[in-house]
Amino acid sequence: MAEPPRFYQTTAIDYPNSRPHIGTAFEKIGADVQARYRRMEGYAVHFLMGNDENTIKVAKRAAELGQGPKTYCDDMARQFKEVWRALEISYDDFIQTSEQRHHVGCRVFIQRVFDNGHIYKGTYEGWYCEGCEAFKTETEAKESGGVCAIHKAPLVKRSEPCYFFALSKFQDQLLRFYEEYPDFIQPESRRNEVLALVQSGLQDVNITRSGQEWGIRVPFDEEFTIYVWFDALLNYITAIGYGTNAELFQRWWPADIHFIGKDITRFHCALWPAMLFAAGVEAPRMVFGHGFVYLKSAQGEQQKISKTLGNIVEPMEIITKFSAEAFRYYFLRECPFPGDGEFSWQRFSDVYNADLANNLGNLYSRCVTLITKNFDGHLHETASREPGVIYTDVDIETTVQQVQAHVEACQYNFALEKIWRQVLDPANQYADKQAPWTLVKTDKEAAKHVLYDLVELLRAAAILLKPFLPLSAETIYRSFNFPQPWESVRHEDAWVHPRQAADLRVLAALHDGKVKPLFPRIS
RNA sequence: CCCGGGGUGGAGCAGUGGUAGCUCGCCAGGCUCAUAACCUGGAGGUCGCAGGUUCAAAUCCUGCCCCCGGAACCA
Repeated sequence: MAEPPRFYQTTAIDYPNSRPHIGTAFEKIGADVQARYRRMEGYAVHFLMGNDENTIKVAKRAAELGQGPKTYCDDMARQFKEVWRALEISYDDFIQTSEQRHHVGCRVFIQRVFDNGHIYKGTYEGWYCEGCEAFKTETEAKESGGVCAIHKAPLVKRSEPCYFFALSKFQDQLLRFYEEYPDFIQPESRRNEVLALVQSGLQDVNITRSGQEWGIRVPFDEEFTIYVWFDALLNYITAIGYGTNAELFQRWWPADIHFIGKDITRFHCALWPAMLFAAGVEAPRMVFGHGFVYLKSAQGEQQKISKTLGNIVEPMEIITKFSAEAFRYYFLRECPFPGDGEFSWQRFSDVYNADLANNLGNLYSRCVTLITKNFDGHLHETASREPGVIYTDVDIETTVQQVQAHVEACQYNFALEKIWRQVLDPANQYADKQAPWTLVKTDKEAAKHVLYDLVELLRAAAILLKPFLPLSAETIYRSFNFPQPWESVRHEDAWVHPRQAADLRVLAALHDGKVKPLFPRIS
């Protein structure tokens, strides 16, 4: 057997100074679908997530709570992972940038860049707040009118020694790189943005801070710590052993996709490849900048998710009221991954009831019940039977190919739309047209075949939905005695019908002759 | 001022030259297996505005109006 193709994907690491909200969850869900899809299709997948911990804000927040920064970070990481697990995010590794492996790798990396002559000592000048003990960005200073927004104290111009990364030297190399790998920046619309930025000229960036306890020390000048952006991006390679485990690093790098929010595209598309060039490491294959989730108020106003507005919707709130599967479905179906989307509780219940409860869930219920009531859950003499409907009314093969193409392009909303319009709707229509509940009284044999075909469509739907709704898809699939094990189904299996050795049977657990609704309606 | 995205029936969206489509909602009918779910039909749009190109434009060109983002450390 040939070695399976490998697939290394990452998401942006999050600041642990507040709990994850639906926006951060959106990114993880989108990435998770890709990971699950690739695993299904036979790739050896490595899916990395993590938290970005080496910031002053984190150290300050910890101090406020009277905790050590490491204790604080570990506890936040635990909370993040709890949410991700609840959302069925199938990450393989979770890195905290306060970990040893990251510190060691970072120091190796920055030393290499320094040795290669791309780091030099200079002076950083900026607006400084004594209270925060931190520099403010130019924009922050301007917005607050030269006064610290937190301390209301005037900002002072302050300069301090620091090290710069010679980003400007890489302008031409970056432009050549974009030309050689036109797919590097996804979606396409972000490409011009980055091109324009790089073409307009890049400034060298300050990559160190001084006078801080918390953070990673610069190996060639231990007074300094590595500034957060230079350190954060490196998580993608330190997690897979850069500087600590050459063999592991060899196995996974370069990354196939970095999933990130559209706001940090520039760091990933310009700074990051330049850093790698400087260290003599290969650049990643693709950066995917997904859109944002906005909140829609009851008055119909669109709002940015923000702590200060106090409008954060916690993922757990939705999971508790509905389910993790419903959460996943809503964002994957309603918010185009490459573009922006909106969340409102009203919209959420509408979509939930229409697509999950009334359509998918109800189809499942009626099929199972019909077979149970009329055939005792056993369709005799259906072993090795070719289904009829999938070759006539519904072209599953085309649908599967379209769905796959959409998933690979991270167009999850289109993929789901195809499944609903081309598999589930036709199934409900077929049921209505054939009316097996009536047919069973006059021609039991014919009714049996109709049900057999309906189940065949449910089987196809379950396979197609596996990356999106892992638990519900499994429940549907395991409600029948399909020959292929659920663990190893591929998309191709959805249209290449396996000859059943045994008659089709219902295996779902029943209570008073009924199945438990997959998605109970919410009124 | 600049850059990007967008303005399509009540709401949310698809649609880059050839009879304007989908989901939700609404109205009427059917069915009754199913989670009062399902199916069929209907009403409802001068596709932001004004010009232009073309046999033909939501779709291409020009100008204008409006909305939403962005401009370096914020997913």
